[in-house]
Amino acid sequence: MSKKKSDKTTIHDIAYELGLNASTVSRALNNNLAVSKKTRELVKAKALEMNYQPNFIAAALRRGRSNTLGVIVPAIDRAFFGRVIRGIEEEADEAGFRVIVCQSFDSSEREREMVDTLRGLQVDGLLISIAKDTGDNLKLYEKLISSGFPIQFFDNVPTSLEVVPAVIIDDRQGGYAATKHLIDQGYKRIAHLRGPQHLHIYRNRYLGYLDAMKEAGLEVNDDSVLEIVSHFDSGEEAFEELWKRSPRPEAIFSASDFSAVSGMKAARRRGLRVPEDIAFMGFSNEPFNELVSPTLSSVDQQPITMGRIASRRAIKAITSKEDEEHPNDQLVLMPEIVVRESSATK
Amino acid sequence: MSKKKSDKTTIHDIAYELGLNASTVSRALNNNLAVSKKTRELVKAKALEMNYQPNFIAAALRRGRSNTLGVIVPAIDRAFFGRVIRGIEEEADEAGFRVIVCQSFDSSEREREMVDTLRGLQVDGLLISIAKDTGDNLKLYEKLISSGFPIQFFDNVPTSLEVVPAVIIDDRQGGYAATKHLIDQGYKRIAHLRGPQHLHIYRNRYLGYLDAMKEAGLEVNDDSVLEIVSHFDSGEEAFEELWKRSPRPEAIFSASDFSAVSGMKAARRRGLRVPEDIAFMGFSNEPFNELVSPTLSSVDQQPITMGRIASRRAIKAITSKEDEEHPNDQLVLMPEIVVRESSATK
DNA sequence: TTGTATGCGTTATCAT
DNA sequence: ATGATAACGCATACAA
Repeated sequence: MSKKKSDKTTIHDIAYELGLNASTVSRALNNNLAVSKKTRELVKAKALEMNYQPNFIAAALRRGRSNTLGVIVPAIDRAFFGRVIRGIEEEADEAGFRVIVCQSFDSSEREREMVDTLRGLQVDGLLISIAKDTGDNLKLYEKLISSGFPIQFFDNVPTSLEVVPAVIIDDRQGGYAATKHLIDQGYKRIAHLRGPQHLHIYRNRYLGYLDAMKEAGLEVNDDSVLEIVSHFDSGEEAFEELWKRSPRPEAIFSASDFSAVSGMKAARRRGLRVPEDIAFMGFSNEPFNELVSPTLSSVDQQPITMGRIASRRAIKAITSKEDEEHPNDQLVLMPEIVVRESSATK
Repeated sequence: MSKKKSDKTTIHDIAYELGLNASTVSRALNNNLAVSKKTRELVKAKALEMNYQPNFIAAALRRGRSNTLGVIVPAIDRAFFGRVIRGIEEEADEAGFRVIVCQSFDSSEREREMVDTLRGLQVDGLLISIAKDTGDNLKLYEKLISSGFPIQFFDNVPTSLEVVPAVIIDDRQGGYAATKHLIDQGYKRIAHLRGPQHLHIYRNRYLGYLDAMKEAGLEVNDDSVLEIVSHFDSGEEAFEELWKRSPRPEAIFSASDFSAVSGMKAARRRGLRVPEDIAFMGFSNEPFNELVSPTLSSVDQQPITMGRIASRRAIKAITSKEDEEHPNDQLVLMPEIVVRESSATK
């Protein structure tokens, strides 16, 4: 009663059961117009009955196309990337593409490996937010791009050379808008906790800060700016350091929500009221911003939109004719500030 | 100067360049002992020079084995799952396996689709934390298991029928330990914010709470327990509701960190001191627990360990001889409580 | 409308 | 130690 052999049903098994040829079955399953409605239904019923499971990799090998997108991000447990991936998947789903996600853990070496792995898996396109230390490791990507392989960068993108196809947000505008908001709330001595300046995202947030301060005619000196390194702990120390300086800041714009939250913690430990005594503004709009008290104002980076657009652009590059020119430009999204308790003077 | 044709180098191209046969190249690349050291090095050098990229799916098709694990989780942006995945990947890496991660978004329908997709991708094994609404949708998994397909469940696992191969934590013990900790700190009127009781993880946390209360001879009545539904907002309402009751609780053990944090927020808004006036204990040890103030005590679920073990067990089932019996038992991990400011009376 | 033949890139089983 | 050949499961050009 039981077929001893390997469980897996193939189109040949279906064809045999139905007295048909495998190619007819293949066509029927793919809704090929050539096959008669009758046999198509017959085949599909049989396939269901036999619990047929199409072998995608065999099809991909034959077709030379896997209908799969590869995604590489530094870490999937960062809320921002989680949302970007969601956007990518939504768009891919609609276009009949699958998505494979890998993590580089912010290591350019592992990033390289992941690229190889995904290419070995025959993904049709690549979506990448590069690792922090992927600085000049870019020959690989240059090669890929110039070979015409569909690739889209997003968020953290290579900047060293020419323009690469990418979807990014305008960090400078984000930094500007955040600072401008604080200014509009009446704060004048606004400090900035900036991230590592060799990363252009942090550099741009800093430049945006400067733009807004200059525009308002507010002073920025060495005491106004402090550079932070790791996310978690340094916010408290950073706050203490800033607080020691004179004049003391009235508001702090941090390039990271993590530092902003721990900065707020340090401020409150000193008995300061937020935002009455000191206001805070973060960047990234992490979900925990709603959870902390006071809730933290921040800059939203439109992650879902970013994912959807990057996905769409990659799919377009894949499905468009080879000879068509792919628009290898950078698409720049505008961030949006989200005002919460930490900066709302009402 | 440029080869017009498709960029992709195959073992045939390498063989041609070297005046060898493709099978020799294949053997050399796979470090087959049969091939001479000299040719092996020759082949590898040429492969590098020609920028050869092995086609994994072709190899998988031929071998009948992809060396790939499929993972399905409700959502990758939940810190717990992010860490589990990290554990899975660490272990997989060491064993030369790749990992493909999919999200079910807590929809059993999508979960089904993901299973099909991954099987179509010819993954050698499946690791699944089932969606919240995957209740009796289990015929699929029954079939898979009884067909001998390597599958490991983790965290949220099907409970309806027989025992399935799984790695879980002892939620009841976690609930017990959390409550016991509060008791040891001197609290007597301890309330519990419990999750939906049709999910066994929440049911067990609740039972653990009862165990500890009973053991200490403390009263539990209808007023001691409140059921919460969604994560984010309900913590504040839940706290207000509990606070209305009499006698008022001295401590709250919440089955979720989210509700605990928002509960704390509500408590502090009322001017209460935590933990002096009211203590809080959460569950899951979310990273933001360190960020909020006061920092939130919680129960750690050992996600990395869970991932590593599930991964190891799946790989073992894959690589062991077919006839060997796979240990299809449940492995139970012990949770660990993490004491922070919200419950530390010193 | 359906069948036949071939190949995608690799590995395994034969030979040699 | 290496070569020739077949096969994995599928899709397609071509024939019927």
